[in-house]
Amino acid sequence: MTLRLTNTLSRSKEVFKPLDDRRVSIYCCGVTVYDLCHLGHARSYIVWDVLRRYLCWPGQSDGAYVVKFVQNFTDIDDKILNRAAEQGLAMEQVSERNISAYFQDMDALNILRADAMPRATGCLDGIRDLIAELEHKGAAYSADGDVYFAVMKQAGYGKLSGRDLCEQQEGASGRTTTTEEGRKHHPFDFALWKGAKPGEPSFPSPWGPGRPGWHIECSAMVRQELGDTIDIHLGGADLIFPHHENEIAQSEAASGKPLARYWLHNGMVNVGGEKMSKSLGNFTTIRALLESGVSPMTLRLFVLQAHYRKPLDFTLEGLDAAATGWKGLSAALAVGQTYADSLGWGASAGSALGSAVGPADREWPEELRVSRDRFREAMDDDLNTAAALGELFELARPLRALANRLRIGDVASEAERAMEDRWTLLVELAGVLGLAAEREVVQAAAEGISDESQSGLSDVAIEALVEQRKAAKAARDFASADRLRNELKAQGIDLVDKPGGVTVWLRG
RNA sequence: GGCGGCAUGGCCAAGUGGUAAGGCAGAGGAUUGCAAAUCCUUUACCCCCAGUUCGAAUCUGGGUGCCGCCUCCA
Repeated sequence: MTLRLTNTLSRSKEVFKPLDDRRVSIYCCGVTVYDLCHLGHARSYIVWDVLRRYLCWPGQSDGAYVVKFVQNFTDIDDKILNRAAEQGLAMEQVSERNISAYFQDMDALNILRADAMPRATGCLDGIRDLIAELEHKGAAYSADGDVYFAVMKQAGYGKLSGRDLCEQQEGASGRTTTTEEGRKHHPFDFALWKGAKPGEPSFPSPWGPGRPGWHIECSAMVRQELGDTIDIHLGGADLIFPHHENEIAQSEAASGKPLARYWLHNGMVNVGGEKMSKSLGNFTTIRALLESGVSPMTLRLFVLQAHYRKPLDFTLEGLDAAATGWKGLSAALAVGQTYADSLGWGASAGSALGSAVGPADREWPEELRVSRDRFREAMDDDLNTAAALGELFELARPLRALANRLRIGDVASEAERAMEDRWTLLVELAGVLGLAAEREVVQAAAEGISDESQSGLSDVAIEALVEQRKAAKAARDFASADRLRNELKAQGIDLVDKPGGVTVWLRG
């Protein structure tokens, strides 16, 4: 088997074969940095992060590719200007603030940083050159300081989105009222360069001061970073038209070559059946969600439990379910580090955790080899992360049970000590999905029984209270016993009653 | 109106011709004085109708419902 991806250009799954045998070039449409990112952005970048990790994974069907992943920041835009005006800031200040917030949020979600992250402001020469080239070739025309792309001149316009210029023209005929519309030869013509209005920030150009249109930024940045034809172009499904259609038109008019061989689009995040978006005001920012106590890995799991092309409804119930699911998976992932000593494991303990690329391929026991193959088959089938996660959960089940029993002081059986391979595989495959036990989780579990620096109560004090409760229980004074238990609970100490009257306490 | 997509158990969600992964919730059991936590076990004939087929959730046609794009948008 080999990787197959749904290409929006053909609307079908195609076998993935990069231009170069071992290298893959990817361009992902980034954000316009006028505000914080919300869960729609989180989903998009999580799924593309998984694509990237999978391509780089040595265990993948075609072997590890060398990926160059480019993602832009749109830092010239009307919305940024509006935001700057509202807040009395310069455009750059708004951009910088949101770019640093972007990194903070995406780093938290364990999304690998792109190899290059060009900004529109850093690519103005390339943008102006490209526009001039298009104008020279007759694909664009200038009008009163604006420059427009002439869609009728570009054969194949509409091939990505399935749009027909003639039909659409009729539907749009009532919309030519504004001055901008008046300058266009065709309603679908779009601005490559917008002349500046008085007082607006602007950049010089052969057509007068102004700023670039949104679509041309991406065309120029792709060309600058990756060349005329790239392997994969990524983005949200809402970008298919007009953004990606226009990008294709511009780039292909200039180069005469295909812009991208595979176009992949992720489905939207919905709220109550409607798309989450700034304009509808129904969005939750990544930051707000994480600050509310939701773990980054919970969000990651929530996103990856659905196929990337389908709409995903965001609900608190769904998130809770993912949180509980992650709790179990996380326990299994952490068991190897947390209990390495008592299990006699540890060969690969540190290295595999959180790394993008797992341990090199090797011989696995039959059962694990089957799991690994199933995982790979699922991922090969258009990144079926939901099915891949199913494999992860099955792999994790006995490890989770082991972790939970060790946590309350049980001793591992012979069979359980022999599960190191299973654990190593789980960590490797989870890593392909960018899932890793969080540091806090590992530490909390490791420090659970012996640590005495966190809580206000010392171990000795706690043990004394546990003894008191034991005595109360023996005297059948359950009211006192329960009161002691509640007091400890309030201090963050959980009691676990085990068979034989033994009580274990854990710092929650 | 045009283009595209979706419809699987209480919820989420895999599965594209041979008798339904996984997660959450629920139920039963173990443990417990009770509870919590934990462990084990367990719950579906796949929106409707017609058709193709030995056989369909899975293919075809029709219907119904929902969503996205057609303006900025991941």
